[in-house]
Amino acid sequence: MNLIDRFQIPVLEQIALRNPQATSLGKRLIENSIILFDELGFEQFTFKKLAQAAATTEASVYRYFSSKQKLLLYLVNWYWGRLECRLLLEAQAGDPKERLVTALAIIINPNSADLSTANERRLQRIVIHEAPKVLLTKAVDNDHQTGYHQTYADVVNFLAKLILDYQPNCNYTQMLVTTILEGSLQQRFFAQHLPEVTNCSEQEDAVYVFYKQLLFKYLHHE
Amino acid sequence: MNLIDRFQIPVLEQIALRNPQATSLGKRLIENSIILFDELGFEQFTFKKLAQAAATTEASVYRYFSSKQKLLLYLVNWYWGRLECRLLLEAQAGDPKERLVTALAIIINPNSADLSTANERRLQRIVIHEAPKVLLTKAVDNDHQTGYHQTYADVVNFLAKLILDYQPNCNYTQMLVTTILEGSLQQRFFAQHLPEVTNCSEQEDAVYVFYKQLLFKYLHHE
DNA sequence: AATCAATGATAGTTTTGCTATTATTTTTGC
DNA sequence: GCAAAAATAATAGCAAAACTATCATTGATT
Repeated sequence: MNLIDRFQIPVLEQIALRNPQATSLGKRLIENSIILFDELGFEQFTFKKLAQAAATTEASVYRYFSSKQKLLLYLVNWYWGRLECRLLLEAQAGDPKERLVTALAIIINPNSADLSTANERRLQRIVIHEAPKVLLTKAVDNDHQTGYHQTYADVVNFLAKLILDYQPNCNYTQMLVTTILEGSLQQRFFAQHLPEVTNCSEQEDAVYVFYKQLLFKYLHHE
Repeated sequence: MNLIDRFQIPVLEQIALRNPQATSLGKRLIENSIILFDELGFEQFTFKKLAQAAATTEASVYRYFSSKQKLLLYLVNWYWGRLECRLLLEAQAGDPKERLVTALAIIINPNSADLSTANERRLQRIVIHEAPKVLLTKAVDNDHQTGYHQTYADVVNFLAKLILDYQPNCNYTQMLVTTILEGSLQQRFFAQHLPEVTNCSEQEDAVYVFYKQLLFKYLHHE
């Protein structure tokens, strides 16, 4: 078991009706939902298809997740939870600038390391393509109050703190962070589907280079 | 009729089955869909509810739009089309810097002018809350090929051109534009629903100030 | 061995998304 | 002004999705 896999993300337990990590069926559901969300997209994904893929029944899926929105929320939270975990483990050494650069590399190229599995790459694609569908909802205020978006907020604030360590005079720290965080994900989408509104091709790490420039040019002028 | 209202957005005609601007029923559908999408959100919005609000039948709605996705796409295109129109009308005078500043103000605070109606403010909220749901789809490649996202791409490239007029050495122009364009919309959402990941309150124009800083700090370092 | 929780199997409900049909109204060409 | 054509209303119906409910079965716990 990898060090990072030991990390428990507390909010996840509230999202699911029962902990899917604890049972064989639960793990099968997670495995297969990652594959199916990635391949079908949120709209075409159904619990019936998931049940079929995981060799179980629709009713059993509902015993773990009360809706496909909640299941997606669970997966997205997992993504941010793992990212937060990596930030805590890997972006604590060195001077403020080093820590900031390391953190930026982690959030923008989380799959560059060899520890990234096929599922982690799928999970990032899911976050890019589907996450807004469970955030931009009429339920967002309730969800947020219940803590469903807390992990995301924690990641943002962790990065905001790194920025303030490096440049204490920075105003608009959170806006800077979310701009980079959301922007970098969006560029991946554009690169693949609307290439004329971006400048990055997949092979070179243009996304990383650009947002690094953007961040430090902004901070050096404070 | 306002000058801006004369502007025809060609792509819209492909999205709708018949031109809703041309008939009384069509206009009623647009009016009411703007209100309903804003109030119900994409998920709760149905053609049945729209038919009821517009005092017609579900079947008649389907004669104008083949699905609620297409209808939303139509509205989103309308938003970008009007924005492009305003850019063409208002951001052509002055030196490159003036033009860029004017354009930035238009895209970030399109509702500050008194010409903005209640519907335009609703429309912007719809773009903020719902637009990603018709972009981040498995159909995106087809949609884009059909030209459904061309108006958006045009806005991006218009702004990219303004940036290059001001700073010809700028690399990553499109990434810079989409980062600002999407980021500024997202900040409005965060301000309302996840205030701890942003620094802007609604009254002050923090969004405009921040992205202006971000843009010019980036460009001055080239 | 008895119990209890998890799962399987099956069925049923409601809503949504969409299609079809026919009648009625409105518009348009002449 | 009238006939033809188009648009809309009224209604019905279907398939799938999103659940909910029930009960039998398995499998683990003590």
